[in-house]
This record gives sequence, structure tokens and C-alpha cells, in this order.
Amino acid sequence: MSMDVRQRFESEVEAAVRTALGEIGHPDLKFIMEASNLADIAVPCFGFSRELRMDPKSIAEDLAAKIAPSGTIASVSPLKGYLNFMIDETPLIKETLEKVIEEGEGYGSMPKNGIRVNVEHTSTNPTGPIHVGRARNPIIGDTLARALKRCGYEVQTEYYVNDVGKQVVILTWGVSNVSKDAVREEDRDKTDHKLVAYYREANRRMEEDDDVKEHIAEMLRKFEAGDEGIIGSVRETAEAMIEGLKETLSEINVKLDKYTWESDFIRDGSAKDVVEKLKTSKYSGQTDDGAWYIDLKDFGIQGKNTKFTFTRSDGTTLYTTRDLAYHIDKFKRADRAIDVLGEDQKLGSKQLCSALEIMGSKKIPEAMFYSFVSLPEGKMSTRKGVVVYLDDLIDEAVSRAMDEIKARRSDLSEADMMSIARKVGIGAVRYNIVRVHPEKQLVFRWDEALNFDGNSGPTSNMCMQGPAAC
RNA sequence: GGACGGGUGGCCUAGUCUGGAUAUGGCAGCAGCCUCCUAAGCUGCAGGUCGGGGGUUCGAAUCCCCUCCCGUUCGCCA
Repeated sequence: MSMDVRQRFESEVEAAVRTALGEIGHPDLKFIMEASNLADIAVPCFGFSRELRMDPKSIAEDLAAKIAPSGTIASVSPLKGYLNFMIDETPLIKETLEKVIEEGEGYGSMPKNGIRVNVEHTSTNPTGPIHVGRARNPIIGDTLARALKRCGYEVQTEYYVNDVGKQVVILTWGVSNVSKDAVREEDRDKTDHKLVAYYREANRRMEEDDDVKEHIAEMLRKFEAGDEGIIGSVRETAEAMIEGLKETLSEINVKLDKYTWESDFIRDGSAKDVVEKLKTSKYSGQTDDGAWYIDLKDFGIQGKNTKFTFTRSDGTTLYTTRDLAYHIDKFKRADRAIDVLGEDQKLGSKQLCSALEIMGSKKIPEAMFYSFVSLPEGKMSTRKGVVVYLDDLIDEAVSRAMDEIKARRSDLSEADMMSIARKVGIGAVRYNIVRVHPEKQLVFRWDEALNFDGNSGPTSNMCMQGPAAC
């Protein structure tokens, strides 16, 4: 493959500077080339001062005088100690356009590199609809996955479903014990929205009624003892919830390749294997009650408690134990694993990595963290019902886009207008999330989230589609 | 208290890893631009010295040290 115009420009600049330095008697001086908004390539001459015993400004002037524009170099000029090179734009534009036409949608993609990357994202607890507090997760994850594909990686996206533990058991109790009349009818006809009402009611009753509390505790004990009936009904509830979440995700063009269920790692015994393996480690120990832990103080974990518990005193496994089994499984299928996680998972993620290291895993997952989106009035909570659902945000975005389209393109059919409104509205939502650094705290405001002006999804869409339309 | 993030014009934000020239955009504000093509747009004006203080360097938003504010976290929860 021959060099493109840009690469040619770069090597011509490098050669020209090298030659000019030779002409002033210093052919071996090191220099850097950088992009700037004043030049296509700039070479700062400050580093030469010491050696040449001259001020950078004069050096740049001397060097510029010795370089004549040729080939792809359209001009050379000295400015305040910099040597500024401009590229000849005509061949650059011509070549770029030719390439865009030739490669079409694939333009900008890198060749396949054969590296398998697993991107785990979303993985929200199946206890309620996705709310905007966590909406960063699927959007960042999906965008990352798409970018990695463009970079030539073989990408698989994956959702880890937490169908184990207290929260889903509470939900399951609610679904089978709370009557339909006891919950407020949800207006949205989706399983996640319907089921969350039972979750809230179950939580409320559990707090008020000790019998309910005991019943749920009993279910949890049976679950952990491996009671197939309970495990099965919890799984069923979680599956129903996931169906609703999948609909939401598909609304924002997110489709995950694989759903992995936490309970599977209990059933297939791999969580137990992790336990046995960790017990043999020199870092492991047991409390008086019989719970097992590993001490991670040698692994950069600091604080008053450096112990990471991996079994309860009754020998049952914990979330993180299962997560270890899950990551071991992932690495059988991928060369790299990237986990998109809320910032509350930072310590857990670190512990996971250390434990994997102790177990002798050659591969360690990479985490990408994001901070939760909050409301002006504070944090969102599914249990308390203080939330803005992603579904509502999507609807609102699409409806606002629809208003705009109606106002300017009344010639289109209703169906066409709707189709455009969906693309524009959803693009606005995704772009609004992905445009800011993931770890930056973000407060959700309707007018900002749905602003279609300036630095927004719709504007970038137009920039992309404008030229194509021509 | 420890660990880990974030702090950039009135508001939002890029740049920080890999130190360079007048610190990137947007929103809001002001002044303009459609007898034709998407004005969800464009042009111009005004506004910041990058939380604060030291240090390294010819040069610091960027590296080092100290400090303040905000967030997350430190469960035999998930």
C-alpha cells in the first residue's frame, strides 16, 4: 500500500528539516513534529537553543530560509520560534474524496487485527426499567464497541444478568404475593415497567411487616441452598424483566450479542471451583465464623479492611465470587475484556483483578468507569421511585424532534416524519451522553438533554449527512 | 481517616496519559445573514489564565509537592 498524501507530507517535512539542520551544521539534532491550529505540522525550535546558542526565533527563521516548498509542502514559515508547514490541499482533498467514495460506509475503518474483545455493558439489576442515572452505561458501552469494531477488533458485547440475590428475590416475592389491585397501574405496556411496581410494593411491605421479611429471608435461604424451584422462579421473573429492558435498548440502537446469567455459575459449579482455588492461596484465611477471605493488602488495596470475603460462614458464594467465575469464563472466549461499570464498582473491580491475579489468570479485565447521572434534586432511586426513565427520555426526544420536523417538512408523510424523528431524537440522546467525559458528574436537565442546537446530535448528524446528500 | 474520580468564561465542555505559540467548542447575551437550495444553520462581538499555593522547565491547564471544594467507596449486599 502506498503512502497517502498525509504520510507523504509528514516524511517530506521530516526530510526537509533534517536537511536544513545539516546545512547549519547540526544534522543530528532531535526534533518533534506536531499538529497545531496554526500549521498542519509545526516544529518547535526551542529545544535547539541550548545546542546552537541562539534564540529559537532566529533559528526558526534560519531554517525556514533553507527550506523551499516542494512536493506536498505548500509553504514553510517561521513564527515565534516555530517552523510552520502547510500541506498542499488540492491532492489531499482529491485523495480523501476518492477514498470516501471508494470505501463508502467502511471509510475510516482499520484492517481486522484478529483480537477478540469482550465488552460487558449495561448489566443493570433486573429489578426495574433502565433510568437515566445508569443510561450512560449502554450508550458508552455500545459506542465503545462500535469504535473498537472500526479499529479492527473482533467485538462481542455482553450483558451479565444478576438473577441471584436479595433484590431479585424481593421482586419475585412481590410478583407472586402482591395482588394486582395493590399496585398502581403503570401506563406503559412493557414488562419492566409493570414489574417494578411489585418491586416497590414488596420493599414497602418488607419494611413494615416482619412476616413478609421472614418469608423473603426464607426464600433467600432456600435459593442459596440450591432450591431449584425458587431459583427457577427468580430466573423466570428476571427473564421477563430483561425482555422489557431489551426493548428499551433496541430503541436506542443497542443490541447486545450475549446475555449471561449469574445463576449459571452456581449451577455449573464454577463458582465453587473459584472458592476451592482461592482457599489454596497463601493470601487466604478464615474468620472464626468460618467465612473465607483473601487479604489484598499487598495488592494496592488500602484502608482499614483489606480483606476480600469470598464465602459466607455457611460456605455459600458471594456476588464477587460468581463474578470471578464469570470473568474466567469470559477469558475463554476473548483476548481482552472491557467492563463498563458505574463508579461505585471501583473497589470491587480492583478486588476482582487482584483475585484473578492470585488465581494465576494471565488476563485481567480493563474497566471503564462512569459516574451516575443525577437529578437536580439528587440521586435517582428505583426503589423510592425518584427516577426519570430512559423510555420517557426517548419518547420526549422523539416527540420534540417530531415537532421540529412538522414545522419545516409538512410535505413528508406521517410515517416518514416519524422515522426521521426517531433517528434525530435518539441520536440527540446518545450524543448528549457520549459527548462528555464518562467520569464527570452529570446532572440531568430536560432542556439540556433535548437541546437540538449547537454541539448536539442533530447538528453533527447534519454535518455528516449534508455532504453525503450532495 | 484512607483509596479512587471530578473541579477550565454566567452555564455546559475539549485539551491532561505523550509539557510548547492568541486554551477547544457549545448554551445564554449582543450585532448581522433566507425573493433559490434543511436557518436544527452561518458570520462577527463580548466573556476565561485553567479551584488555591508552591516547585521543575527556555516554556505548565498538562509533570511533582501541599491544600480546598464536590462525588464515589471502604458489607459474610448485589
